[in-house]
Amino acid sequence: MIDFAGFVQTEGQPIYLQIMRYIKQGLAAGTIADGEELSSRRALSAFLTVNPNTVQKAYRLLEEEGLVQSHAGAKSFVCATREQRDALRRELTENELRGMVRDMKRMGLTAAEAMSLIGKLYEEESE
Amino acid sequence: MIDFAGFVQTEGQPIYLQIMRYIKQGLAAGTIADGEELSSRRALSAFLTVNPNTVQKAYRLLEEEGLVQSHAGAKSFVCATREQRDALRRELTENELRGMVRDMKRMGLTAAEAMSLIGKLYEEESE
DNA sequence: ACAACTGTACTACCAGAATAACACAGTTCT
DNA sequence: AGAACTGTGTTATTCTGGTAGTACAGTTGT
Repeated sequence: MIDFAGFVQTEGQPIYLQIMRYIKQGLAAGTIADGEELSSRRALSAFLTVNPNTVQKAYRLLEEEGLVQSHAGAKSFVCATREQRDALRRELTENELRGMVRDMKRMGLTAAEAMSLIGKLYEEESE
Repeated sequence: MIDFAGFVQTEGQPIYLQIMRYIKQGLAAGTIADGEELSSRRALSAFLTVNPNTVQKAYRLLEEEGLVQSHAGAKSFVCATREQRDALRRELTENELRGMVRDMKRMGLTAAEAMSLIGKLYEEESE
């Protein structure tokens, strides 16, 4: 069963996209195994205190991308080939880091300064 | 006059927030000088192909934060003390990097791997 | 068979983001 | 004074995200 304990809801981005990203990150990192069970729409929505429709939207879009399998009445499961995982990992890291680097450069931070800060934050948040 | 040539409109976040962030980043980096002139609402909205009301919202909120001065009929200017700039720089870098580090850790990237990628992207986007 | 789950679908409603089209008043420059 | 800008305010409309509630059909376990 996929664990959503580490899920942090942030502002400025739709919740259904955050749920999708959380699952994709787990797949890319390998913390979510192929064929692992997904919480039901109702259970996850209650845990995250969001509307069932919001979770349903995330699951439906993931299914359209071929990362989730659902059958009416039965539980839902993730499914991802090795190739899909690798593609996700590349895509997610690249996208996020590229945007971040653009912002850091605009803020006048050098690569060295950025790396130093990141190193500190890596240690800081290791609790 | 503040240059918006480097402005990149992305999805998932309101445009007025992106405009605000762009100006804040410039202030934090020092690429925007104190007292520098802002493009008029109409001119900037035309350049970004968005609605004048969207730009107005960004400018109005920035004025409420004390970073912009506007007088009816006259041009608008940015204003920021040394303290405000420093606070912005800390706030913007911290916030962005903290979220990024959380995601990278969740993706299973070590600090070293993240730094290596960032170094590469820094070189890559230096055109 | 029955109860308790599951996914799926639908309608209605509300808030915010963004667009569109104005109107009005103050400033600046010639 | 007049033209051309400027900021400001208003109203209406559209779209999306999210909530709320309900209904129905398939699956599972007892």
